[in-house]
Amino acid sequence: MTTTRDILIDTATELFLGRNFGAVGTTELCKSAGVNKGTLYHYFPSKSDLLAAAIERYATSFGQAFRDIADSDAAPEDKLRQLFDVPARANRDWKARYGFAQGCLVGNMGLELGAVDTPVREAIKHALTTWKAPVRDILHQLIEAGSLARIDCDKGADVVIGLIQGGLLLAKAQNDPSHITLLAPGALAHLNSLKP
Amino acid sequence: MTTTRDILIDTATELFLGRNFGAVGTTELCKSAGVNKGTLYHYFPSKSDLLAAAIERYATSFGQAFRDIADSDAAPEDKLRQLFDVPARANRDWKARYGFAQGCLVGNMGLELGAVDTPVREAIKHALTTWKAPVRDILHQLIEAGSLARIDCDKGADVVIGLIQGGLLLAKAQNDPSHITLLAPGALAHLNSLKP
DNA sequence: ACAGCACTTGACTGGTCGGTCAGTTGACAC
DNA sequence: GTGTCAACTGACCGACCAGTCAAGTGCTGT
Repeated sequence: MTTTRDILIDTATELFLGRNFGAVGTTELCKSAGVNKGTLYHYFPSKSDLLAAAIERYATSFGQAFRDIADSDAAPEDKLRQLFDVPARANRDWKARYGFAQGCLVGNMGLELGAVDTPVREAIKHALTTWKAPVRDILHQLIEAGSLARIDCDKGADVVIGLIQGGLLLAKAQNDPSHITLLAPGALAHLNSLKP
Repeated sequence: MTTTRDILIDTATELFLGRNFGAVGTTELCKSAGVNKGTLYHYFPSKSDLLAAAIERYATSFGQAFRDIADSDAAPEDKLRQLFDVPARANRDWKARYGFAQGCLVGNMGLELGAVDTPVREAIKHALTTWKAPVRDILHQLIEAGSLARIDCDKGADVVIGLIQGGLLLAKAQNDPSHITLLAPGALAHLNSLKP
């Protein structure tokens, strides 16, 4: 069952991804969600609390996709590549529908509000932490399979997320989703060169 | 001689880096620059044209720093690392002064306005192109020195810029400049694994 | 001396912003 | 029937937004 709160979060995610936080007003957001202004402020104390909730849900959704990859029976080397495909697929679909790349809600909001809004920054930190766990597991699997040196997997997970976000940034900045997987082919070699 | 136009561009760069484009009003910007509203609109047709000019200057300044590195007599392997140090130094200084990471004007505005403002997106594309030339030269030097396989240096330059921007994103999103150089140590191995 | 013009002023405008609030609705408890 | 309360409504608020404009100001060439 989709509650009003869910509709607000989903609408916010879509609109903030499509433009940015500052460019989307609460009035437009509510109209788009088919809800009245007061209802928004019944569920969320402020616009940026709605964003924080949207980030949390977005992080959970992508985190689950990463978890599914980690737990699948694919070869570990393939799993690393599949991580990049999750945002790549989302961006290709989005571009086909709306004509431009969306990027990633966490990265986008991180750069727009990271220095401005502390609660949002905390939501972003938490999102990145959520994503690290399945990535870390994949790195451990790579080590066990003998494809990866015994590196610090925690740091390695940061590296992988950095690679994904770097590609996403180039894609959105230039409105070309093909950049998202730019840093995928070199990921394993990159990780392998890290000191243990 | 510093003209009024220069002051406007420098003030815009500083304020947009510190917060973001949407969060800085023209009134505040003008007060901060010691200039009147009308003067801003004497030099620039709109706020986003001022931003485009700021991006252009920012790109030129960082491009020159990259060019200096490429043309120095350091070892090519060191040069690759030094590319990451340019934004890292800028962010450390900024954080010491203001208490938070700034990121990169090109990356920040790319994610905020890449899908919204076409002239700004073009300015960003041009900035990235400007930066590619010195990076490409360094990759050629690495190949000549025998440290790098005969990869496609144009694509390799994209990769290096993606690595730098990925680190910058993590740094600003989490307000921790130490992430900027996260992807530096693995850069050469990453490049070396690219198919020619 | 004076015309011309780039530069600068700051009050002003119409519109939009995030957020408020008094009031309505309808499901459920007793 | 009646009380209660979460959900919801939509008109409304002061603040601020990007951008305008008529009126100077002072340097430059002649």
